[in-house]
Amino acid sequence: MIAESSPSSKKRAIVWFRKDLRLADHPALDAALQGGMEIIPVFIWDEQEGGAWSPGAASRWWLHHSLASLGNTIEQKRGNLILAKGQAAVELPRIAQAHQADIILYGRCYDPAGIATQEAVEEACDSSGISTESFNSSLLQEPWETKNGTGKPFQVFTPYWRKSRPIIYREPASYDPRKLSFVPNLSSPSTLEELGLLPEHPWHQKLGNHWEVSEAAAHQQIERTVEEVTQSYATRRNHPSVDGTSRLSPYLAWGQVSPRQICQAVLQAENEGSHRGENKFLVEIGWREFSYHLLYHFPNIPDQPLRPKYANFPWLDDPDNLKRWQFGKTGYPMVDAGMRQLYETGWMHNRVRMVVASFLVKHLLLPWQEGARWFWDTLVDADLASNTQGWQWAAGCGADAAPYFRIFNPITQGDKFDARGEYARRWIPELEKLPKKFVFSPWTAPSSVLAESGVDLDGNYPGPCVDHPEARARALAALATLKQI
DNA sequence: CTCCCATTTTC
DNA sequence: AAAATGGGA
Repeated sequence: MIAESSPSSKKRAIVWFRKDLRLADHPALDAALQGGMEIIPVFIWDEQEGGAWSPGAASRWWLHHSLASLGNTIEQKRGNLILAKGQAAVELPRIAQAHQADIILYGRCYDPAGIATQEAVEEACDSSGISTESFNSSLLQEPWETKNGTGKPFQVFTPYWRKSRPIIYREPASYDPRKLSFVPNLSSPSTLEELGLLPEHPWHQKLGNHWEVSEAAAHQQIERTVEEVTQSYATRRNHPSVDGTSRLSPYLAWGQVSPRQICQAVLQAENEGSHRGENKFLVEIGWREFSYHLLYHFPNIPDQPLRPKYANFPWLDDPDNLKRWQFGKTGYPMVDAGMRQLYETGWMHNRVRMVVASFLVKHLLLPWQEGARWFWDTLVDADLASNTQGWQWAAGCGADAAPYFRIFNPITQGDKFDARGEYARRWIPELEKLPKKFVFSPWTAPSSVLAESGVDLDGNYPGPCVDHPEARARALAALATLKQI
């Protein structure tokens, strides 16, 4: 017989927080509230969970501050966020028994490791007689919801989006987070510091200069950018010197905000005449959904190319060039500015992400996995689905493959999208005085101009590590070898 | 003959 | 998306 609770005591629900570190539009919290349950909020840190794709340094920094913020907010509501270290399948049943929880409620994850974890949790709870219920708290739709005419997953974005767009938008949960009721006076097995999320290397310390990590900050960011993304996003988003993107990606990564909340804000602000969801920014939310669709159906793509013939691509092994790329010393200012922005702030403008990715893969012929790995460690918005999809797109081995002759020109990309050289000069102060004409190709400047501008090629700023026309020809030749297979 | 811009080709 | 091309200033 199940232990009877006294008639006056409320039912208790563990809400297991995962990639949804927020109190608003959280389906598990909503379910607890609708069921009149008191909430035991739990986060479990399992360093082993992700395997080779365990969260990187920047992502862990963000997680640390997210948990601090969530914990504070819960304390204001007379609750305590329980933090534990270890496997969820071991820790959750233990916590459930210690605090007499009636049910465990949680948001599903869709990456391979997250899926394995929730399967193990379900099994452990099943054998201990603990009931569970899971929800979709991080996507607009389930990754398996959209299928093509033959019942298979899409591998091209445009038809995927054509089919998804009319049905994809979902209303956020409408409960008032102030009404959530938490079990008081809970003690946590671990302190936040004991989770050991902050890397030992002090690199992460400067990230705090650029980001405010909290659910409230996520909503301020929506407020700040909703007009931008509904009005002038289509053109302004391409210019890295302009603050024309939403900068919401890191908040989405750990779920300070849900895509439903973002879409609602954008759709409400859209002009009456515009067609629902044709907005370019919402298309980017669509890409995020598509990335999860791909990762769900092809779970090996974080490491393997979606298009199998790319497994034979003649990548180079060149640690020196990899280092030049990572630390912004390739000699191509558009590339170097982006890589320095990334290392300094944990984020890079999307236009520049495409340029640096193309450069690593095409100009340097280094494997896209090396780029994905570096981004994974340094991006505060690191997301396995989006990062994988983005890198495979850039390498041409993924879904929506770019035509193989599409090799970004790092000089003309600068001329086009950073026409005044502001972005380049902001991140590469060595080039501050160099005339605009030469900013994206300093090696073409006459030596007198270089001297006057204080630029010493291969001194304070490197010369180009590869020659653009040669590198382009080499990439085309390498791509041509794939055709013979 | 050079420079600039719009159009076509690249596989 | 970039490079090559070709017409016009």
